[in-house]
Amino acid sequence: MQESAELQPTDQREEKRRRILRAAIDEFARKGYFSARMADVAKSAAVADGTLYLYFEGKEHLLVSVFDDVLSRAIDRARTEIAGVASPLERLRIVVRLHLETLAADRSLAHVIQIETRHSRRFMNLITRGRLGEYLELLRSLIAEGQEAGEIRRDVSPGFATNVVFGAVDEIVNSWLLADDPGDLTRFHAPLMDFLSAGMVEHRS
Amino acid sequence: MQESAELQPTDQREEKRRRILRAAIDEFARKGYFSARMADVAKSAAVADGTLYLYFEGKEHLLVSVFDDVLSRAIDRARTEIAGVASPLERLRIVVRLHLETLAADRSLAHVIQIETRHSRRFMNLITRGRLGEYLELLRSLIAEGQEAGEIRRDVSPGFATNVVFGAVDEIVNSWLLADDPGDLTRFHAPLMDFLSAGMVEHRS
Amino acid sequence: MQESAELQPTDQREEKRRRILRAAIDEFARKGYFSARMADVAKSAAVADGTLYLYFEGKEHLLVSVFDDVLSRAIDRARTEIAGVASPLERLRIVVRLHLETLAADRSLAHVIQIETRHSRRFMNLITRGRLGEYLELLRSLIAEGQEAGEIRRDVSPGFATNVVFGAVDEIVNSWLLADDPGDLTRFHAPLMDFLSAGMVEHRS
Amino acid sequence: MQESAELQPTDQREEKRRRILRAAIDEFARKGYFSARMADVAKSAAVADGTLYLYFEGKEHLLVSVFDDVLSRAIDRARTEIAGVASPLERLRIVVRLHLETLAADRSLAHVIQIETRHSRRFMNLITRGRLGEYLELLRSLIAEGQEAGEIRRDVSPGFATNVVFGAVDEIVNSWLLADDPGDLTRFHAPLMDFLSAGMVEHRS
DNA sequence: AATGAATGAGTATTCATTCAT
DNA sequence: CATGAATGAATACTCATTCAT
Repeated sequence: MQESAELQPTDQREEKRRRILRAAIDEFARKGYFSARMADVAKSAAVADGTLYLYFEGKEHLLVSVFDDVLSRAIDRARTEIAGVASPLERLRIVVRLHLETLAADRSLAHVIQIETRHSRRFMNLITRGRLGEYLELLRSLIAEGQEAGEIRRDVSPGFATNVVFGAVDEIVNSWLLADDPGDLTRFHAPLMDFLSAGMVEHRS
Repeated sequence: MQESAELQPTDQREEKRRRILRAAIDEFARKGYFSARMADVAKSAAVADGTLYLYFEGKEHLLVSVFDDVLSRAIDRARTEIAGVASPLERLRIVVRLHLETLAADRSLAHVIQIETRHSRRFMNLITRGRLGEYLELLRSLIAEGQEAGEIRRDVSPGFATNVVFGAVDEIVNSWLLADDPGDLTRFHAPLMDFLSAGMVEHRS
Repeated sequence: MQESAELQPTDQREEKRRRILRAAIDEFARKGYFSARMADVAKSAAVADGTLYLYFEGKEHLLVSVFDDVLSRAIDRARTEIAGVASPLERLRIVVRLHLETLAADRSLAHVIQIETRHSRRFMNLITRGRLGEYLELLRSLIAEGQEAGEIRRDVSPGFATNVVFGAVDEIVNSWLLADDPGDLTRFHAPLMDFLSAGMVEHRS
Repeated sequence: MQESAELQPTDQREEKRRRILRAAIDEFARKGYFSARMADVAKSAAVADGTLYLYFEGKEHLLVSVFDDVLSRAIDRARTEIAGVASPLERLRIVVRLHLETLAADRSLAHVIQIETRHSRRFMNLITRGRLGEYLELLRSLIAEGQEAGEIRRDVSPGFATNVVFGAVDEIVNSWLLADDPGDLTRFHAPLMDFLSAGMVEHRS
């Protein structure tokens, strides 16, 4: 039952990588991406300044990595959790729940994801063409399936609907993030899905 | 009927202020807020570097001013246009239309408003507590009125509904802004309002 | 006899430029090009760090400028002094004398010219294709003229002879520069020209 | 007649030392001393970074070693080749020929010797007081012997004459090194020795 | 002896802002 | 009011060297 002699160093490397990522989240959240210094991140991760560059190409890559890392895990988890669920609408509900839960559980991370990550068109293009694009595509495919299954109205394009859904979720998170007394983010899940599903207009009968 | 000797210089002053603001929008859109240099803005506005500081307190204030200036006008215009309209839902529809039209007409401005203006929590707090707060409050009041008038379902808080509406609009604009072939932003107005109003779920007739 | 209102600022600018150049020579000579910090140069020139960049493009440009500046003056002076001299060999003698006198008068400058300026092939190419090339071309033309005038043997190419002459002068300067007790550099002028002219072999009377 | 068990490892050690030296020459020539990284040298020598420090004290020592190594061999070879030659002038001619041949055969080495090795006064002092001093002393002694033998004019100091000779050779090499189409360096040997010996002035038959 | 991951000192350059003219 | 030359603080990144394995 011995550990592979090769695995140990890899584990250590991975552990250090995660420590640096965590430090980056904390520092970027605390001081903002631009104000946070690489030296701060290094200190917070308890490594030397130069070590950061053995794991990440530079400051910007560190921010991209935070983003991609989180989204990769989120997407994986989402795919796992919706695996056995038949209804596309239900699947969408699950994905949004995971979205909210992930950010609810880590306010610093939420800050970095919601704000620091959107500081320039170039950077937004970068992430949109990366993992974020993948996530949006997941949403889009669920909506398209919902239309095929007759659960979702067919008279809007899936891309458009995705924007509305993502925009609504995103703003809920933003609002929670900026609130003085935010409370639990996940409490918005049900009303949000209900609102999006049923629409905001008063239905007769 | 001579012009007041005082008004003339004031007009000139206002004209120069607007020139600087326009230059800031163009430069911030072209290079991004952080990459754009004050010297760039000055050159684009055809004034000396130091002159910028006679009109604005600094670079950040320039960005705030761009934002507040646009929102002030938008809010004024919105209030004017909804003045004679009775239905709160219809009023909301008008405000959203103005929102889209304003940004559709000026892509550089849209870029600055959607992206450059959101680069840090501190800055987002700044604008949220300023003109943006006022705009959101306008949306909220329309929704509350709609609830009182029985046009909008009462089982969601107006603040929450505001977030959903604003988030959806915001994301539609973002998506348009980042698209390779964006087309006309205002074409999303009708589907968007319809989607938000009726909900995305397929209704049995 | 009033000063042109335009000249004054230009004079001030030129004066500051020269102060920075002088500071660069002193600092590069004292600490070497690589060890000298731009902050050292700025301090020595009594200007702010950033001011250096209003006058020179960067550290390397500062070094190039020291070199080009000196050689420009040397070439100008050489051309003036040989203007009324008919014999090409005598002209060559004058140019070499100026060469030695210029460096003899400023040991720090000599250090920068002889050593700091030769630190890499890239840099040597840079200066060889600049003012140094111009200087070498001057030497070459004098030698070619000497050949035409029958003063200098015709069986060597002017370029080759230039290399020998320049190499000899250069090494004399180098040797003087590295000597513990250097004495006056110009004392080598007569023997050097004599040696090059007559050759080192014992001539049978 | 077995190899000493001690000699074998020593041979291997020497072989690795030479491999590192070769790698240093190549890398310093390719990128320049300052731009070349120790990691580059290590990679080129196919050893680990740390191994360099088991053979050389540091980067600077590596450069010194390249220089000293070459000069040691050159001096040894020169002494051997002039051993049976009587005429000091002829001996000098042989030494200069070896000088040119050595550098002609290895352009990268020539680059390092001629350029990288002269980047600072400190470094020039270092090598001048080392093997280069020994080489110059060899030249000087040959010239002094030439004077005693009546082959070389007595009215210049041997040190001075050494500078002129070395300077001329050095510049010929430099010129060859920087030339776009250099050709064979050794073709300059005869004209050079002739020029130095007979002088450049046209002699009346 | 050999390795190579980790270290951390060191600095050129930018640019928002000021203020003498 | 306007100018624009001057200021100087602030920081990501490199790479020679070390040392635990």
